[in-house]
Amino acid sequence: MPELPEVETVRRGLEPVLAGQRIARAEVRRPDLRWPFPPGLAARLTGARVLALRRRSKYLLADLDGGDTLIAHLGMSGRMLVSGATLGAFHHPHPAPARHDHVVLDMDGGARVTFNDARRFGAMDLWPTADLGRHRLLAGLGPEPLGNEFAGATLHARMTGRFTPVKAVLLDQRVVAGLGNIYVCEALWRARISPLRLAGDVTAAEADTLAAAVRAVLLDAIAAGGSSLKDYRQADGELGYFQHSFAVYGREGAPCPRADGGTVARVVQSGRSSFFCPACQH
DNA sequence: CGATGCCCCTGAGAGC
DNA sequence: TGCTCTCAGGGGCATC
Repeated sequence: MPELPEVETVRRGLEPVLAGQRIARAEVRRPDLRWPFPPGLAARLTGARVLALRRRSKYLLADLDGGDTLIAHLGMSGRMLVSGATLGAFHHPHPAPARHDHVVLDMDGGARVTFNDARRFGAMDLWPTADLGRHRLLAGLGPEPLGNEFAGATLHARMTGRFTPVKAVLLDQRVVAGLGNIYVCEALWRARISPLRLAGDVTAAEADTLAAAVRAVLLDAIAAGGSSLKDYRQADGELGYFQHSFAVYGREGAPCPRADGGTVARVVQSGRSSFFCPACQH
Protein backbone atom coordinates (compact mmCIF):
# COMPACT_ATOMS: atom_id res chain seq x y z
CA MET A 1 0.00 0.00 0.00
CA PRO A 2 2.82 2.33 0.40
CA GLU A 3 3.02 4.90 -2.34
CA LEU A 4 1.79 8.43 -1.92
CA PRO A 5 -1.91 7.77 -2.65
CA GLU A 6 -2.02 4.86 -0.22
CA VAL A 7 -0.25 6.78 2.53
CA GLU A 8 -2.58 9.72 1.98
CA THR A 9 -5.54 7.36 2.19
CA VAL A 10 -4.20 5.96 5.45
CA ARG A 11 -3.70 9.49 6.75
CA ARG A 12 -7.27 10.42 6.00
CA GLY A 13 -8.51 7.27 7.68
CA LEU A 14 -6.42 7.81 10.81
CA GLU A 15 -6.97 11.54 11.17
CA PRO A 16 -10.41 11.37 12.82
CA VAL A 17 -9.13 8.68 15.17
CA LEU A 18 -5.90 10.42 16.19
CA ALA A 19 -6.13 14.17 15.72
CA GLY A 20 -6.99 15.95 18.94
CA GLN A 21 -6.91 12.69 20.88
CA ARG A 22 -4.60 11.65 23.69
CA ILE A 23 -2.60 8.45 23.64
CA ALA A 24 -3.69 6.70 26.83
CA ARG A 25 -1.37 3.77 26.38
CA ALA A 26 1.35 2.84 23.95
CA GLU A 27 2.76 -0.63 23.52
CA VAL A 28 5.89 -1.42 21.55
CA ARG A 29 6.03 -5.14 20.98
CA ARG A 30 9.51 -5.46 19.50
CA PRO A 31 12.65 -3.31 19.69
CA ASP A 32 12.93 -2.44 16.03
CA LEU A 33 11.49 -2.50 12.56
CA ARG A 34 13.96 -1.54 9.85
CA TRP A 35 15.92 0.35 12.46
CA PRO A 36 15.75 0.31 16.25
CA PHE A 37 12.90 2.34 17.68
CA PRO A 38 13.99 5.48 19.53
CA PRO A 39 14.77 4.81 23.18
CA GLY A 40 11.74 4.89 25.41
CA LEU A 41 9.31 5.17 22.53
CA ALA A 42 6.33 3.75 24.41
CA ALA A 43 6.90 6.00 27.42
CA ARG A 44 7.38 9.07 25.26
CA LEU A 45 4.13 8.40 23.42
CA THR A 46 2.05 7.62 26.49
CA GLY A 47 0.05 10.64 27.56
CA ALA A 48 0.86 12.68 24.49
CA ARG A 49 -1.90 14.37 22.56
CA VAL A 50 -1.85 14.22 18.77
CA LEU A 51 -2.19 17.74 17.44
CA ALA A 52 -2.32 16.92 13.75
CA LEU A 53 -1.68 14.07 11.35
CA ARG A 54 0.25 15.09 8.27
CA ARG A 55 1.94 13.40 5.34
CA ARG A 56 5.27 14.14 3.68
CA SER A 57 6.07 11.91 0.73
CA LYS A 58 5.38 8.39 1.98
CA TYR A 59 5.84 9.36 5.63
CA LEU A 60 3.04 9.84 8.14
CA LEU A 61 3.76 12.61 10.63
CA ALA A 62 1.87 12.80 13.91
CA ASP A 63 2.64 16.06 15.70
CA LEU A 64 2.51 15.62 19.47
CA ASP A 65 1.84 18.25 22.09
CA GLY A 66 5.19 17.64 23.75
CA GLY A 67 7.00 19.13 20.77
CA ASP A 68 7.97 15.92 19.03
CA THR A 69 6.59 14.40 15.86
CA LEU A 70 6.08 10.69 15.43
CA ILE A 71 7.43 9.76 12.00
CA ALA A 72 6.10 6.54 10.50
CA HIS A 73 6.92 4.81 7.23
CA LEU A 74 4.92 1.82 6.08
CA GLY A 75 7.68 0.22 4.05
CA MET A 76 6.33 -2.46 1.73
CA SER A 77 3.83 -4.16 3.97
CA GLY A 78 3.01 -1.78 6.81
CA ARG A 79 -0.62 -1.30 7.79
CA MET A 80 -2.40 0.88 10.28
CA LEU A 81 -5.36 -1.02 11.66
CA VAL A 82 -8.10 0.78 13.55
CA SER A 83 -10.30 -1.00 16.07
CA GLY A 84 -12.56 -0.11 18.94
CA ALA A 85 -14.12 2.71 17.01
CA THR A 86 -17.26 3.04 14.98
CA LEU A 87 -16.32 4.08 11.47
CA GLY A 88 -19.01 4.41 8.90
CA ALA A 89 -21.47 1.61 9.45
CA PHE A 90 -19.01 -0.71 11.12
CA HIS A 91 -17.91 -1.15 14.69
CA HIS A 92 -14.49 -2.71 15.03
CA PRO A 93 -13.83 -4.47 18.35
CA HIS A 94 -10.21 -4.97 19.38
CA PRO A 95 -8.87 -8.18 17.86
CA ALA A 96 -6.40 -10.35 19.71
CA PRO A 97 -2.81 -9.28 19.05
CA ALA A 98 -1.76 -10.74 15.74
CA ARG A 99 1.54 -11.81 14.26
CA HIS A 100 3.48 -8.73 13.13
CA ASP A 101 1.48 -6.31 15.29
CA HIS A 102 4.45 -4.18 16.35
CA VAL A 103 3.11 -0.97 17.86
CA VAL A 104 -0.27 -0.46 19.51
CA LEU A 105 -1.72 2.95 20.44
CA ASP A 106 -4.78 3.02 22.69
CA MET A 107 -6.44 6.39 22.48
CA ASP A 108 -8.60 8.13 25.03
CA GLY A 109 -12.11 7.25 24.05
CA GLY A 110 -11.39 3.65 23.20
CA ALA A 111 -10.03 3.65 19.66
CA ARG A 112 -6.92 1.60 18.99
CA VAL A 113 -4.40 1.98 16.18
CA THR A 114 -2.16 -1.01 15.49
CA PHE A 115 0.91 -0.81 13.27
CA ASN A 116 1.28 -4.19 11.59
CA ASP A 117 4.22 -4.82 9.27
CA ALA A 118 5.06 -8.35 8.15
CA ARG A 119 8.22 -7.55 6.24
CA ARG A 120 9.45 -4.96 8.71
CA PHE A 121 10.71 -2.55 6.08
CA GLY A 122 8.70 0.08 7.90
CA ALA A 123 10.10 2.52 10.41
CA MET A 124 9.17 4.79 13.28
CA ASP A 125 11.05 7.63 14.87
CA LEU A 126 10.47 10.62 17.12
CA TRP A 127 11.91 14.00 16.23
CA PRO A 128 11.39 17.63 17.27
CA THR A 129 8.56 19.04 15.18
CA ALA A 130 10.38 22.32 14.66
CA ASP A 131 13.40 20.51 13.26
CA LEU A 132 11.78 17.90 11.03
CA GLY A 133 13.54 19.25 7.96
CA ARG A 134 16.80 18.00 9.37
CA HIS A 135 15.67 14.46 10.07
CA ARG A 136 17.89 12.12 8.07
CA LEU A 137 14.93 10.47 6.35
CA LEU A 138 13.22 13.73 5.42
CA ALA A 139 16.10 16.08 4.73
CA GLY A 140 16.83 14.98 1.17
CA LEU A 141 13.30 14.59 -0.11
CA GLY A 142 12.33 16.37 -3.30
CA PRO A 143 9.15 18.37 -3.82
CA GLU A 144 5.68 17.00 -3.23
CA PRO A 145 4.32 16.07 -6.65
CA LEU A 146 0.94 17.60 -5.83
CA GLY A 147 2.48 20.82 -4.54
CA ASN A 148 3.43 24.02 -6.29
CA GLU A 149 7.15 23.29 -6.39
CA PHE A 150 6.73 20.38 -8.77
CA ALA A 151 6.32 21.23 -12.44
CA GLY A 152 7.56 20.20 -15.84
CA ALA A 153 10.34 22.75 -15.75
CA THR A 154 11.74 21.59 -12.43
CA LEU A 155 11.44 17.97 -13.48
CA HIS A 156 13.19 18.70 -16.77
CA ALA A 157 15.98 20.48 -14.93
CA ARG A 158 16.58 17.40 -12.81
CA MET A 159 16.69 15.12 -15.85
CA THR A 160 18.97 17.00 -18.19
CA GLY A 161 22.38 15.47 -18.48
CA ARG A 162 21.46 12.27 -16.74
CA PHE A 163 22.36 8.97 -18.39
CA THR A 164 19.92 6.90 -16.42
CA PRO A 165 16.45 5.72 -17.47
CA VAL A 166 13.60 8.12 -16.82
CA LYS A 167 12.03 5.36 -14.72
CA ALA A 168 14.90 5.54 -12.24
CA VAL A 169 14.70 9.31 -12.01
CA LEU A 170 11.02 9.25 -11.15
CA LEU A 171 11.68 6.67 -8.45
CA ASP A 172 14.42 8.87 -6.98
CA GLN A 173 12.81 10.47 -3.95
CA ARG A 174 15.24 13.39 -4.15
CA VAL A 175 13.79 14.38 -7.52
CA VAL A 176 10.13 14.02 -6.61
CA ALA A 177 8.87 12.58 -3.35
CA GLY A 178 6.23 9.92 -3.01
CA LEU A 179 6.22 7.97 -6.25
CA GLY A 180 6.79 4.23 -6.29
CA ASN A 181 6.80 1.51 -8.87
CA ILE A 182 3.09 1.47 -9.61
CA TYR A 183 2.53 5.15 -10.18
CA VAL A 184 5.75 5.67 -12.10
CA CYS A 185 4.66 2.98 -14.54
CA GLU A 186 1.20 4.46 -14.82
CA ALA A 187 2.39 8.05 -15.21
CA LEU A 188 4.83 7.09 -17.96
CA TRP A 189 2.04 5.31 -19.78
CA ARG A 190 -0.20 8.36 -19.52
CA ALA A 191 2.63 10.52 -20.85
CA ARG A 192 3.41 8.02 -23.63
CA ILE A 193 7.05 7.91 -22.55
CA SER A 194 8.95 4.63 -22.38
CA PRO A 195 10.48 3.79 -19.00
CA LEU A 196 13.63 2.87 -20.94
CA ARG A 197 14.19 6.38 -22.28
CA LEU A 198 17.26 8.09 -20.92
CA ALA A 199 16.25 10.94 -18.67
CA GLY A 200 18.58 13.32 -20.46
CA ASP A 201 16.71 12.69 -23.72
CA VAL A 202 13.34 13.79 -22.35
CA THR A 203 12.41 17.16 -23.86
CA ALA A 204 10.99 20.10 -21.96
CA ALA A 205 7.62 19.56 -23.59
CA GLU A 206 7.65 15.90 -22.63
CA ALA A 207 8.61 16.83 -19.08
CA ASP A 208 5.55 19.07 -18.94
CA THR A 209 3.38 16.19 -20.09
CA LEU A 210 5.05 13.86 -17.65
CA ALA A 211 4.63 16.16 -14.66
CA ALA A 212 0.96 16.58 -15.51
CA ALA A 213 0.59 12.81 -15.85
CA VAL A 214 2.18 12.29 -12.44
CA ARG A 215 -0.25 14.69 -10.83
CA ALA A 216 -3.25 13.23 -12.62
CA VAL A 217 -2.55 9.63 -11.77
CA LEU A 218 -1.92 10.49 -8.11
CA LEU A 219 -5.14 12.48 -7.86
CA ASP A 220 -7.11 9.70 -9.54
CA ALA A 221 -5.61 7.13 -7.20
CA ILE A 222 -6.30 9.20 -4.09
CA ALA A 223 -9.88 9.65 -5.23
CA ALA A 224 -10.15 5.87 -5.51
CA GLY A 225 -8.77 5.30 -2.02
CA GLY A 226 -5.44 4.06 -3.32
CA SER A 227 -4.63 0.65 -4.73
CA SER A 228 -5.29 -2.55 -2.82
CA LEU A 229 -2.92 -5.34 -3.73
CA LYS A 230 -3.08 -8.51 -1.69
CA ASP A 231 -5.68 -7.94 1.01
CA TYR A 232 -4.73 -4.47 2.11
CA ARG A 233 -7.60 -2.46 3.48
CA GLN A 234 -8.01 1.14 4.46
CA ALA A 235 -8.33 1.93 8.12
CA ASP A 236 -12.10 1.91 7.82
CA GLY A 237 -12.09 -1.60 6.37
CA GLU A 238 -12.79 -0.59 2.82
CA LEU A 239 -10.65 -1.60 -0.10
CA GLY A 240 -9.01 0.95 -2.33
CA TYR A 241 -9.98 0.27 -5.88
CA PHE A 242 -7.50 2.08 -8.11
CA GLN A 243 -5.91 -1.28 -9.00
CA HIS A 244 -8.87 -1.80 -11.30
CA SER A 245 -7.76 1.30 -13.20
CA PHE A 246 -4.19 0.19 -13.86
CA ALA A 247 -3.36 0.66 -17.53
CA VAL A 248 -0.10 -1.28 -17.47
CA TYR A 249 1.04 -2.17 -13.93
CA GLY A 250 0.86 -5.93 -13.45
CA ARG A 251 -0.78 -6.38 -16.86
CA GLU A 252 2.00 -8.04 -18.82
CA GLY A 253 0.60 -9.66 -21.94
CA ALA A 254 -2.67 -7.76 -21.83
CA PRO A 255 -3.69 -5.40 -24.63
CA CYS A 256 -2.88 -1.73 -24.13
CA PRO A 257 -6.00 0.16 -23.00
CA ARG A 258 -5.42 2.57 -25.87
CA ALA A 259 -6.35 -0.30 -28.18
CA ASP A 260 -3.43 0.61 -30.36
CA GLY A 261 -2.52 -2.98 -31.07
CA GLY A 262 0.19 -2.92 -28.40
CA THR A 263 0.67 -5.59 -25.77
CA VAL A 264 1.84 -4.60 -22.31
CA ALA A 265 5.45 -5.64 -21.83
CA ARG A 266 7.53 -6.14 -18.70
CA VAL A 267 11.20 -5.34 -18.35
CA VAL A 268 13.35 -5.31 -15.24
CA GLN A 269 15.09 -2.04 -14.40
CA SER A 270 17.28 -1.72 -11.35
CA GLY A 271 15.75 -4.87 -9.96
CA ARG A 272 12.12 -3.79 -10.36
CA SER A 273 9.52 -4.58 -12.98
CA SER A 274 8.56 -1.89 -15.44
CA PHE A 275 5.33 -2.33 -17.34
CA PHE A 276 4.71 -0.37 -20.52
CA CYS A 277 3.18 -0.46 -23.98
CA PRO A 278 5.83 -0.56 -26.72
CA ALA A 279 3.28 0.65 -29.25
CA CYS A 280 2.48 4.02 -27.68
CA GLN A 281 5.36 4.70 -25.28
CA HIS A 282 8.54 5.96 -26.87
C1' DC B 1 29.22 12.88 -8.05
C1' DG B 2 26.46 9.42 -10.73
C1' DA B 3 25.02 4.78 -11.61
C1' DT B 4 24.42 -0.01 -10.22
C1' DG B 5 23.68 -3.93 -7.14
C1' DC B 6 22.80 -5.90 -2.77
C1' DC B 7 20.38 -6.30 1.13
C1' DC B 8 16.99 -6.04 4.92
C1' DC B 9 12.30 -9.53 5.84
C1' DT B 10 8.07 -12.39 5.36
C1' DG B 11 4.44 -14.31 2.66
C1' DA B 12 1.88 -15.56 -1.49
C1' DG B 13 1.56 -18.01 -5.53
C1' DA B 14 3.33 -20.90 -9.30
C1' DG B 15 5.38 -25.03 -10.75
C1' DC B 16 6.78 -29.64 -9.94
C1' DT C 1 0.33 -32.10 0.50
C1' DG C 2 4.72 -30.26 0.36
C1' DC C 3 8.79 -28.64 -1.45
C1' DT C 4 11.43 -24.99 -4.08
C1' DC C 5 11.59 -20.96 -6.58
C1' DT C 6 10.28 -16.26 -7.83
C1' DC C 7 8.35 -12.11 -6.88
C1' DA C 8 6.35 -8.17 -4.14
C1' DG C 9 3.79 -1.39 -3.31
C1' DG C 10 10.77 0.73 -0.44
C1' DG C 11 14.97 2.60 0.02
C1' DG C 12 19.61 2.86 2.49
C1' DC C 13 24.16 1.77 1.66
C1' DA C 14 28.47 -0.11 -0.34
C1' DT C 15 30.94 -0.26 -4.40
C1' DC C 16 32.70 0.92 -8.87
